[in-house]
Amino acid sequence: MLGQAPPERSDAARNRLKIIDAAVRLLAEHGAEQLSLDEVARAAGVGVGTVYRRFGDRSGLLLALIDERERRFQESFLSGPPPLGPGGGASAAERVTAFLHALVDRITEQEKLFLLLERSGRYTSPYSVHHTHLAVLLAELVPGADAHFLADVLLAPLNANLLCLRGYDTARVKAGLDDLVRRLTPRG
Amino acid sequence: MLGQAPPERSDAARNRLKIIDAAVRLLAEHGAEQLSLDEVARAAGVGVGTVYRRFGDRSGLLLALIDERERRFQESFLSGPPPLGPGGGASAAERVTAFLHALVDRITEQEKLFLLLERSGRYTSPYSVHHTHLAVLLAELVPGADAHFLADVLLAPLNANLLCLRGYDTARVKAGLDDLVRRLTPRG
DNA sequence: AACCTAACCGGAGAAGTCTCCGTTTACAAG
DNA sequence: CTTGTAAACGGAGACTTCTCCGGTTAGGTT
Repeated sequence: MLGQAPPERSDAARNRLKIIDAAVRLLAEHGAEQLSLDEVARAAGVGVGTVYRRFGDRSGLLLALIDERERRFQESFLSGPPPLGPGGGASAAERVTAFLHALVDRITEQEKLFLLLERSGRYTSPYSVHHTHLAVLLAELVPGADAHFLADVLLAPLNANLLCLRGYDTARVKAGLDDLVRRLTPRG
Repeated sequence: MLGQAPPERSDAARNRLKIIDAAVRLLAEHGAEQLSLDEVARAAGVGVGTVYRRFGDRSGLLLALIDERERRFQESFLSGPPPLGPGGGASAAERVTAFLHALVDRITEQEKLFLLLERSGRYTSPYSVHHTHLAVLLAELVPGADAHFLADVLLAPLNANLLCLRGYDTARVKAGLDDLVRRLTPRG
């Protein structure tokens, strides 16, 4: 029952774009590690206060930088072609595996950003979407298990921290996950 | 082949204790969230520089605050009585389960500290010990699997973030882990 | 006891995140 | 075009984490 939010004012929209642009540019130039919001504000030609009003805090900005690709990713498993998306052609096991593989690639693709985002320590809305999706598949795939918890278990190791900092390559992670899913699936 | 470190000077030792004391006290008073090292230094009656030389950085201090209990915990699974510790009386499956349960309790016990520590984002030496221990047990329990990766998978969901922030109680987590281990174990 | 020096001390200050609030601006209504 | 006002602006400054370095001290040596 929320009333609909008032439309964004033109100066606000303009500044939001300037900020995102500046952030992307600085990211490409200096790397993610030393992306200071002060600097972003300066490069965008706005005050720091503006950055914070637009994006709430550091992780809000990082989330915005991740958003476009994330939206494409979510579309691909929510409404794209099988085996990632729904549609008769894929079993639950195939979809789980495809989803986990895609998520590994997804995180690797923007690993520096995910790394910073994880440091901020709050659960993000992308996480919720991934979790819900996976839980639904797991409820079908592993009957009798606590699907919500199991989804958290499978998502937990897929963080940039583990993927970047512990020396796993993506092939090994994918193989490990495949093996895990195979063992979890009841054999008939 | 490191030469042995020179013994700690008496003023350094005294200050280290004062800092730990002050940190523990402030932790009890104001909670972990707002534990600033500046304040710790002031409460301990030393300069900030001293805190940083002693402990390296924020997470170094947090690690020191965790250290005593962690040492007891490690003793209990490395050389304590079964099923947690070694000794003929427990199967690998029992030891894995016992270890995971104990680790859930261990983290819950100092969850606020672990939460802050995880934010710092580096893998800690306790993690390495837990990981090695678990990997050895899993190599026996789940032959043919990538035991090191599997150990990371099982440890990943056991973080304060998940345990505190997602509304699981310890009973549910333990039950979920038990079920998971059961499903992973090859049936004869 | 006086001396030497490696190790330690402490606080000023750099750099970053985020807040507060007085000023400015977009835009809808008259 | 004027006016009213809700929203947006921006930068000073509070608060952190962490570094740097000139001054101090513990404790072995002579």
